[in-house]
Amino acid sequence: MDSIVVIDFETTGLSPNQGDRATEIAAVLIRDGQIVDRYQSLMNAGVRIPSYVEALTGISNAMLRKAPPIDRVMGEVSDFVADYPLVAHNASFDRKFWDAELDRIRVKRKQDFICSMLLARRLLPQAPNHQLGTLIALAGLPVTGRYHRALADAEMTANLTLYLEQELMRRFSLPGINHALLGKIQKTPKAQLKQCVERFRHLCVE
DNA sequence: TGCCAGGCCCTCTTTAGGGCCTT
Repeated sequence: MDSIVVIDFETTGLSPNQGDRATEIAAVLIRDGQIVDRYQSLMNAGVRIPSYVEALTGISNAMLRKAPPIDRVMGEVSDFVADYPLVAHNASFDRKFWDAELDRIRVKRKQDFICSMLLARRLLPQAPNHQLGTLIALAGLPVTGRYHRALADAEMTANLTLYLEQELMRRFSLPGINHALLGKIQKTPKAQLKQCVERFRHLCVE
């Protein structure tokens, strides 16, 4: 099983195109089916967090005033992530901010994103919804901290991803999981999941 | 002036609309 990094951003809003900025990031390195390293930091981009987002995340403007500058944090987390494949829950959101913040420090993304929400929609269609908290409860996984804080969400997304990998291995009798297989599955219509796994079974090794 | 995300996915679809999910 190869290494992957799960990331989670907290931000001032939903869209970097509308001026929203990152306020916190966490990155969790998974190797051989276990979390082996973590990075987490608040970051100060010199912008205000709207009060409703402060209430949502528990990250206040006072906390950001004491946080390190965003350029330094993004440089550090970019080094931590290196060229490992990235995972996030609803990855289209984190990818937008990852690309926008790296662009500001003139760093280019080196890898693709895998989305745990798209995988869960395919592998856990019976879930009442596919919010992170619902899936953690459904899978019986531990709540590792406050939801909407970066490290807790990244750790829970990491545990969910490992759970989904186990589910995939069990359901299709796979000897192991390769991130390239996850990348194929997240884009495959539910009805064609079996054919997709069989087509790319050769990617999986013990 | 008023508005302001966007990618994915389902369906009463594909010349579209609307819900989900992330902060």
